Amino acid sequence: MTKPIHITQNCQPLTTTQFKRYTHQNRMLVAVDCIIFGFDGTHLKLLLIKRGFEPQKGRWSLMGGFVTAEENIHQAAARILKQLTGLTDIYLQQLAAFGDPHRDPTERTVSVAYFSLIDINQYEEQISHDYSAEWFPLKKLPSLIFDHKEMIEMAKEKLRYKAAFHPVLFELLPEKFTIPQLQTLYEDVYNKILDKGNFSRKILSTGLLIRQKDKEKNGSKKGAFYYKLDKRKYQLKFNSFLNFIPNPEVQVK
Amino acid sequence: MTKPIHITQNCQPLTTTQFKRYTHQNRMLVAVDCIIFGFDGTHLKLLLIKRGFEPQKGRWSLMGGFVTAEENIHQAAARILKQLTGLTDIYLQQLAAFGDPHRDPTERTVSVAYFSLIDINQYEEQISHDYSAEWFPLKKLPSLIFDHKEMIEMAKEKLRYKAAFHPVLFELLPEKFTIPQLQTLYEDVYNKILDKGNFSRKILSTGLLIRQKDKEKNGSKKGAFYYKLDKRKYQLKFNSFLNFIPNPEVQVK
DNA sequence: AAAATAATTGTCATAATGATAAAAATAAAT
DNA sequence: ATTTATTTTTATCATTATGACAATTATTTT
Repeated sequence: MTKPIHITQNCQPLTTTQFKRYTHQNRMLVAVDCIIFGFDGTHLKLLLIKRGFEPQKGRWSLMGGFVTAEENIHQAAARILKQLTGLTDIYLQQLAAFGDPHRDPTERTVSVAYFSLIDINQYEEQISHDYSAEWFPLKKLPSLIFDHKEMIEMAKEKLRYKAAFHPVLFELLPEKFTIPQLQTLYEDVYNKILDKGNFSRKILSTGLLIRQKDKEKNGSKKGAFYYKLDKRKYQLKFNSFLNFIPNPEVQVK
Repeated sequence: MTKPIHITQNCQPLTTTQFKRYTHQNRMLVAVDCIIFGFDGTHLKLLLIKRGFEPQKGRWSLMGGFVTAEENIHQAAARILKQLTGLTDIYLQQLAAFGDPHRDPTERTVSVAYFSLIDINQYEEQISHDYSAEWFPLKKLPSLIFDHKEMIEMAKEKLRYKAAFHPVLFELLPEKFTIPQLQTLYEDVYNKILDKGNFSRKILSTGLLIRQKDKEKNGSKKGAFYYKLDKRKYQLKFNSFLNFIPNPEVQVK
C-alpha cells in the first residue's frame, strides 16, 4: 500500500490576506451536453447539431456549451436546451459527468451530460434554425465527436431503466395520444413486441389515463380512443409505477 | 422568447498558431467527494473526516479531493477512497455532479459525488489514521460543510433505489453472513420491518446464496446458518434482481 | 426435562402476469 | 346492403408471486 498523502498537501488556500483560492490545483472547463430524445410516432429519435466551430467543425455533435461563472450546472443545461429548442419546463435530468483527461483534445473539459425528453411536435413550433439541427433515429446515428457516442449509450440505458419504473415516456407524447401509440413507443424503447391486451390492461390499471370522447381514426379502421395524462396522479404516482419490463436480463440456473 | 445566442460566440479556440484553448471561458476546480457506506451489523453508517484545512477547518466533511490533470474522475474518486480506507476494488459509483456557484465559498468548485459500499471490517484493517475519520450512524450525522448533507441525502435515496432492484447490499457484508443479518441490513436501509419467513423465501429464491456447513451462534439459541455469495451468479443476475421493496410510495385513488 | 427463543419451513388466500381468445367498431370490398 | 378484413377493446384462465400467518426445528437456559 502506498503511503497516504495528506489531503492538506495541495489544498491550502492562499493565506496572504484572505482565503481566496486553493493553490497548486488544476482548473478546467466544465461543459454540459444534452441528449435530447423525441418520438415521431414510430421511432425514438435524437436531436443532433452540426458543430459550428473548431475543432471538429462540421461534424455531428450533441448540443452543448460551457457552464458560466454565475449559473449552476442544471441552469446551464436548461439554457443550452432552450437555445436549441426554444422550450422551457421540459423533462431534464442529469445523467453523469464525463471527465477523461483527453476527451476534448483542445483542452481539459469535464462535461456533465443531461438527458431530456421532449414532445417532438412542440419542438417543431419553437425550433431555432441556427444550429443545423436534425433528428436521427437511434439506430441510424452519424459519427459523433469526442465521447458523445458513449454519452448516448448511457442515456439510452438510463431511459430504459427509468421507464421501467416510472412513467417518464409520457413526456415524449403530445397531450392527446392513444394506447396503441403509447405501446409503439414502449416497443421501440425496449426493442420488444408487447401483447396489446396485456399492455392495455396494465397501463389502464395505473389510473393515470383519462379517456377522451373522440377517437384517432387514421391508424386503423376501428379507431382508437384518445387519452390524456392525469397530471396530478402522474406527479403522485411517479415513484410507484409498474414494472413494464420485468427481469429484462437472462435467467441463470 | 429570447433571441438564440450563437454557440460560436464565445467558443472559438485561439487560432494564432494551433487550436490550443477555448477563449473567453471560465475555468474552475473539479473535485470528488465520497459518500462511504458501511454496516456494523445493526445500522448503516457513514465514514466522515474532520476537515484538516481552511476554510471550515475542524468541521465534519465527506472525504474528498481535487481531480488532477492526469486522471479521470473515477480514478480520482478511487484514489481518494484508497487514501482514506486503504481499500481498492470496492463498489464505487458516480452519484451526481454538484455545481452551485457558491457551494464552496473559497472558489468555484464543481464536485462530483461518488458513493461506495464497503465491508466495515475490511476497513478496520486497512484504515489510515491521518484524517480523524469516524463512522456515524445515518440518523446521527453531525453538521457538515458545504452541500455535503445534500449529497448524502441523494446517496441514501440512490442506495434505496438501487438496492430494490440490484443485490448491491451484499457489498456491505463480510464474506460469510447469515440471513437474519442480511434482513437487519434491509430493514435498516428501508426503515421498515420485514417478515422473516417471506424474506428468507425471497432471498433464497434468487439462488445467489450458498449455504455453509457452520452456524453463527451468538445471535440466537438455535443459531443461523452462514451463507456465502455466489459471485458468478451475483455478476450474472445483478440486473435481474427482485423487487424487495415493491411500490414503496403511497397508493393514490 | 421443560421452557424460552429465534431460525426455518410450510400453508393459504389474494393479486399480478402471460397466453390466448372473444367481442366490438368501422372501412373497404363484393 | 351485406360481407370481409382489420384493429381496438374486453374477457378468460392457468400459473406464479406475494403477504399474512402458522407450525416446526434446533439450541440454550432454567
